[in-house]
Amino acid sequence: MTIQQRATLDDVARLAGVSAKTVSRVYSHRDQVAPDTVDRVLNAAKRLRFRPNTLAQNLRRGGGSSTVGFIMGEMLNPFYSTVAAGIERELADHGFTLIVATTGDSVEGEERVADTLLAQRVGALLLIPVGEDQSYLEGERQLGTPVIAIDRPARNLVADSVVLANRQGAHAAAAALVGHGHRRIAYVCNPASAYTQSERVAGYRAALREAGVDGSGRWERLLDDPAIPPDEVVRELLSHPEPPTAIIAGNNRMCIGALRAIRDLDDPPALIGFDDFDTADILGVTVVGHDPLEMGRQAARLTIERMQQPTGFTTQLELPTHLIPRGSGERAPVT
Amino acid sequence: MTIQQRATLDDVARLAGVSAKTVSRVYSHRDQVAPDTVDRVLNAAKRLRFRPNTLAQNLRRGGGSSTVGFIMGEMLNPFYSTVAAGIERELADHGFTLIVATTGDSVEGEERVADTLLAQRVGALLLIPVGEDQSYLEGERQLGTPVIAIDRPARNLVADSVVLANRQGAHAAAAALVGHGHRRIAYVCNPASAYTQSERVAGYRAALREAGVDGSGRWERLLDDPAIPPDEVVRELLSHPEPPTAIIAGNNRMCIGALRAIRDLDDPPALIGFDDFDTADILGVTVVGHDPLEMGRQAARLTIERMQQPTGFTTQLELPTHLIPRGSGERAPVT
DNA sequence: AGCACCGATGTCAGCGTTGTCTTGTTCTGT
DNA sequence: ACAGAACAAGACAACGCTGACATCGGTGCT
Repeated sequence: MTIQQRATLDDVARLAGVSAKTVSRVYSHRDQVAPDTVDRVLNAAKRLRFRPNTLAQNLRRGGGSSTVGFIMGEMLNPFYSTVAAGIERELADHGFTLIVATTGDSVEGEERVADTLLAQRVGALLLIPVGEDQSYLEGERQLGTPVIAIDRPARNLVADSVVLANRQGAHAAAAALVGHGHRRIAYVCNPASAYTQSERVAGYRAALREAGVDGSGRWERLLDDPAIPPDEVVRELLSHPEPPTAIIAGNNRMCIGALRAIRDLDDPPALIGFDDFDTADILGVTVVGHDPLEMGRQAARLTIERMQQPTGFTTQLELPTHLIPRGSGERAPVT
Repeated sequence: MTIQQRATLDDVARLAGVSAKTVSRVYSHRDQVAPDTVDRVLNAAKRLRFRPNTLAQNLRRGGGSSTVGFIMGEMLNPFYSTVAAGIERELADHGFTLIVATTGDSVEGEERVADTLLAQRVGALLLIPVGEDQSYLEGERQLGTPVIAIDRPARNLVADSVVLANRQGAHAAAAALVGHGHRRIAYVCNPASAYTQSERVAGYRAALREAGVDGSGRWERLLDDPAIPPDEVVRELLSHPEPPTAIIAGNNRMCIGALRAIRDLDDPPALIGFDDFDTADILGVTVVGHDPLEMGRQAARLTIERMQQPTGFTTQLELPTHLIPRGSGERAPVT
């Protein structure tokens, strides 16, 4: 026998000799059903290859309570894809499915895909904010859709957020470099507009100030032009008449760019990157590490909590960062 | 004014003084509507912050024709997340949304998440097969859901597939090593059960055979125990009384493991990895490269094609691989 | 015996859309 | 001036499911 049509509750009900509602009850476990009725229903369902229609369930229940949307800039950066992995795992553990959408790191993209996801009636929205303003989500939030910001807090919007201890991590990196005798310490990043970078820069500056080291900004390179290759920024920096003896790279891309720029140098500057990466141990790169998988999990956990019992309050979760010494950050200054 | 309720077609219709169907027409662009009616409707919709309910649309149209499901083993491997990125981009370009689900690389997981996605009535299913048998999807396929296998062909199931030129890539790697004078060439991978690995091993063996080099399998390590760390496999191999002078690593993980194992050796063996990775150029690692982003895009393109006009035929797409020499694979054998 | 109660099931309407069919109005050609 | 097309818009049912309410036979208690 071949099934030609997708089976519905009614089909199963007819075959089992009960009403559609009873079949519904068997699947939703909310109501008592006699054991042998359950058997009859399940047998009929198996025979017909019945699968409850989540679409219809969600429509009926008013809102796609079983799906969660995640808006990210792009999936190619391992940091983001690891966060996504954490979200997906946690959601799956709780029976939710994840819809992902990328914005191409553009502000219009963000609003556009948010619209698409909300049209799908996702039960909650996770996002890594790109723009300076997420107020366009305010209406939706008031309608009861939890919004959770990841990596950066949302702007002009009441929303929970899960971020890293950026300031503290950068502070630790700069302080360590000072401790190794460095006085000309650079901070490079591109793009630099995001919240994360301004926090990290703040931590870096604070550490220099506390140590009484030149914090004039001469060795800061805070760019905002995706067209400039990371290694070029570092090369320019090092061609300075009085080049820095140590470099802090604002993120994984910048760090790898810096590695490209300094690999053939006789006396490479010390280097500390932000974000750990796969081959950092092999390359001996000191980094400010953290746990992006856990970040995703925490965010998802918070999301589920908010979907299950909405509150007026919002939480700001900050996950720790810690310095992982691997050699490149422990080089003494060369004069 | 604050909206308390999500607006529906009817709400918009009432405010615009037309019928719900007319509002529907305005949004679906399938039917003629008078220009000034369109204006009235759009104004009303904007005032009410109306967003068409995709859930209801998909239910009504019979099947979630606007969503596509993607089943992958795990998102942490950059190869897979890059494929996912390619899929997402291509789908988004065509107005589809992507639901991702991971199986934790387990066979039961695969069937379980497939079920979840099909319950969501996805319009098509993309998957990286894990198990030896995807016949459980046959019924669904007959109901008209296109199924597209990525990286490995589906087993016991009529499905399109997009794979790499694995055999040819491994052949090229082995042949190159032979060309550099190597005679004891190892192939290591873990897990080894997958289609990709058997193809690669076949290519490797063929190249050895053609060159008249020892193909006894003495230097093959085809494991299937995720608990064994990749670097350990390589260490064991090198502790052999007559160790290989060159190693081909079956995938990115194995390659990085091999790097860990050989980095402190005075005379490291030549190394060629399968799959390119972020810092491979810095580490000077020769790899068999390919384009996972494009792989995702092609798969998504094929998916869309199949959703729009189903055919009885299936395509097997094979994407090229090419050797990228960066030094580690060009080392001469040390005796 | 009478009544409240409970457990197991059924009936019905409606979630927000859209396909099909119908109605009414305006335009075209002879 | 009038048939027939072309257009604009509405009425209604249905997609698959579940919440609210109704029904019915059986228990337990007074």
